[in-house]
Formats: sequence, C-alpha cells, structure tokens
Amino acid sequence: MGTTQLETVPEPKYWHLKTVLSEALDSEFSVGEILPNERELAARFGVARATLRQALEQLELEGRLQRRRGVGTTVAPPRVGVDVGPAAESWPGAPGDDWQTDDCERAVPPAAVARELAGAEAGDAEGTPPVLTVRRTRMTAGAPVAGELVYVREDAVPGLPDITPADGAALGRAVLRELGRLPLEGQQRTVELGSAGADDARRLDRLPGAPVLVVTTRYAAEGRTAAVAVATYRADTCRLTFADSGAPEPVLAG
Amino acid sequence: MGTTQLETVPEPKYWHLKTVLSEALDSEFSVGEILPNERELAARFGVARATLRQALEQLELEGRLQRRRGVGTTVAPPRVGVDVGPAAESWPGAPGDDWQTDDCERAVPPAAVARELAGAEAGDAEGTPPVLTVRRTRMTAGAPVAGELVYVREDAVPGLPDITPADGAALGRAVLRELGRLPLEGQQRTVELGSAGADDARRLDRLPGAPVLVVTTRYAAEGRTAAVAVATYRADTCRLTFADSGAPEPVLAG
DNA sequence: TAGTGGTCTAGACCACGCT
DNA sequence: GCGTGGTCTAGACCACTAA
Repeated sequence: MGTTQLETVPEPKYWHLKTVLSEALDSEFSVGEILPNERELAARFGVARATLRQALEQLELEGRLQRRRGVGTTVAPPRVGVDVGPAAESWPGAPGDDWQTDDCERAVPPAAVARELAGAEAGDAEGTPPVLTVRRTRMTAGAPVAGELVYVREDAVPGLPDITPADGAALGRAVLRELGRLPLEGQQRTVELGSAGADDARRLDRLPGAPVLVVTTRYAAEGRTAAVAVATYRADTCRLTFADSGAPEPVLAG
Repeated sequence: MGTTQLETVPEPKYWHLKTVLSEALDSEFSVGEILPNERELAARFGVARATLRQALEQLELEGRLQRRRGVGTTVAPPRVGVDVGPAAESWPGAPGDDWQTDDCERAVPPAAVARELAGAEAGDAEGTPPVLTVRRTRMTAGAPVAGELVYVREDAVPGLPDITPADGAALGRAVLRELGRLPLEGQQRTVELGSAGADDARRLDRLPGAPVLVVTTRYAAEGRTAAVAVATYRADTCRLTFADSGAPEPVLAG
C-alpha cells in the first residue's frame, strides 16, 4: 500500500482515497487479511480520521471491507449469492428452504403491510386487525444473511389448532405448514434499499442502520393476498439471484 | 416538529434523531415540502451539524428525504416501482421498454463481465477482447432512474453492417436490433448494492458514491452467454418489482 | 451575492472484543 | 487493560443554485 500524499484536486479526498484503497485491496491484500487501524491509515494518507472513515464506509457498502468494533477492518470475501428467484420457493417454509423459524405471535402489522393484506375488498376505516406474525432467519454457510417477518391472515390458516404453544417457533412452523396447504395462485416481489432496525441488526450481527436489501413478497391465494413476507438481507454480504428457466449457471464472480 | 432536547441515552443521538425526524415527516410535512436547513435543525435539536447530517443521510438512504446542494432538503415522494421482472423484457431493446439508447462503442469490459462472456469454453489466458458496449438510460416519469451498460459478444451480432455510424446511438440501436434476432434461451438476474461511479452519478443526477441497486442480467443464446447487462438504479428513488405470473396487482404503498 | 448542502479537520470520549 | 471501530463536537471552507 502506497504512502503517497493525496494532491489537492477538485475530486473529494475521500473519493480519491477510496480508489487508492480499492486498488491496494485488489493487489496487496487477500480475503480475511486485517488492515492497519483507522488512526494509522489516516496518518499514512495525511487526512483526518473522519475523511478516511468516509472512504472505508463506501468500501464496506460495496462489500469490499468488513469492519467490526473492537476487532478491526478486514478484507471481505466476495458476496454470497442467495437465491430469491420465483422457483426458489413456493410458500414460505416449504421443505428444502434454508430458513429457520424463530418465533410467532399475534401482532398488528405495519400500516403498509396491513394495507396489502386488507386488499381492495375492504376499504373500511377500522383499525388494523392483528395478524399472525412469524419470524424467520435465513442461514447461509453458518452465518445469518437475512431476517424475515411473515404476516399471515388468520383466516388463511383456519386449520390451526387453537392451542397456543408456549414455544413460538413450534407455533410458527404450524402456521407455515397450514399456509402451505392452500393452492398458491401467484407471488410478487419487490426489492428496495433500507436500513436495519434494532432487532434486525442484532440478528444479522450488524449495527443498527446497516444497509439492507428489503425483499417484500406478496402471496396470493383464494383471489387475494393471503400473506406478506418482508425479508431484510445484509446488503454488504449478499447478492440476490433471480434465476430464470433455461438460464445457464453463472460463472463464479471474482 | 418538536424542539425538545435529546436525552442522554445509550442509544446513539443520530439514531434517536432519525426516529424523531421520521415521525415528524409523517405527521407534519407533506411531499415536496422543504425542511429547515441543516444548521438550524442542528441548533434546534442541540447537536452538532455532523450528527444531524448522520440522521439525514439515513433518511435519504431510506428514500424519505431528498437533499440537493445549493437548494435544500425536501420530503421525497414514495419510491417509484420499476419493473425488472422476467416478463418485463426479453432482449434488451425490445419494443415497448422505456429505455433510450445513448451510445455504443467497442471497449474492453470489466474483468467480471469478461469472465461471464467468455464462459467455461475458453479458460485461456488471453487478454480480454473488446466487446460491443451499448449505453442506455431508463426514464420514468421524465426522470432518469437507471443507467445501463450492455456488453454484447461481437459474434452474437454477425449481421451488423460493418459501417460504423458516427452516431453512437444509432449504432447501439442497430446492435440491439441484431441481438434481438437470436432466440433467447434464458436470462438470469442478480441484484446487489453498489455505489454510483462518476459517470453514472452524472446521468442519474446524483453525487458520486450515491447508493445504487446494481442489476446484472445474463442473456443466454446459442448455448452460451451472448450478452451481459449491468444496470444501476437509483436506490433512493426506486423500488424494483419482480412480477410473477398470476400475481395480483399490488396495492399502492403509502 | 446569499444561502444551501458537501467536504474536511483535530480533537474527545464511548462501546466493544480480546487477553 | 488495551486497542479497535463508533459517536460526537465546533469549528472552517468549498461547490452549487437561485435570486
């Protein structure tokens, strides 16, 4: 890694810095290697620590670096591809998916979700009714890559035993099992950028506010939206893949 | 908007601030409305400007705010849904899509793209050969929402007139038209988080480093990857939608 | 030219992971 | 306890937009 001072250019210092660091990462570091600490890097490049941090933040956003408080900054491995394609799942909790059911409770969903579940049929002004909320975690290679909340209309799972197991996870699995009995008429997904809430951050082993890819799935059955799943994927470590029929296997990215 | 001082809590100030501002945005501001400037907001909440900015950055990342240098901070409209589903396109440039072709040139692609286009058939050590690179822009409601580079194998468009029009846009359209003659065998998409390069930023009317959703599409024809498209969508204003067969129309999000 | 957000500095202290 | 990254401050100047 060079020690050259940055010149005064119309380009922001942190941008220049990011480029220099990025190239150094490619040529002089290997995955998992630990970088010098921020104070030293800042001194080496002749900038304030805040400026250096601005560059590191960008590189972390791009999945090039991983920073952990109390530990240090390391070179991140390539992003893992996680399949979220239409063929990957039918109903949530279908056998073979790599989600684990954590918990389940009756709760009032966020307004946006309530609107989806209510559909056009009921434009009434009643307060949003509670729905069954199942919490799941997606694991890949032993590490959590996503958290998810599945909001299920109660009338979509009428066969649920009316006992309420103390074990939320067992209840969650029962809910998803019942849901899976319905014929799935279609699903529709959206992807957008968000930031991790306090609970998601804890589950994903990140700080609150960490960037996440929010994947919202609407499950249609019986002519309406029976369930809505909101999954938050770690944006720094994940690459979402949507495989299509007939598509060739992608070459491994470097 | 309240003027109450923030208490000293174990929660970071900027996080608290973000919550307070977010609620104020919901209840006391309407879309397009301009907020007080950063110096005044910081004073009002009793924090340093840098701390206030940290909160604003998060809200901008979530698509709640829009900040423009020399102008001010305004309340952002809801994100626009842009369709990138499998049914949305066949080949790039198919009639009816809302992309406009800007330019085309012969250039050496990034290493990752070159690897995709080379495929497994040629694991040789030759330098990456130049490919046809078409630049496009996607417009929605009069505003650019995405930029894209389509990398096309030259041997996938043999019918191209060997004249090279001075007009790059015309050449680009010709390339895509030729490409569209091939039977499309499949496509495969990935979505990940990135940051806008200098040129993308200019086209998207954003600053360099702005967060973008990078959509990479691999087009298969004749048993191999004939083209790779790398599109960068404005993460602050876009919600990518992947519509499936049989899916109901989503309710408009608030 | 005035006012905005964007960049940058040189400090300080805190929360966390290790040993 | 020590070293790490995370938060925060109080300034300064710059780049841009619009009147």
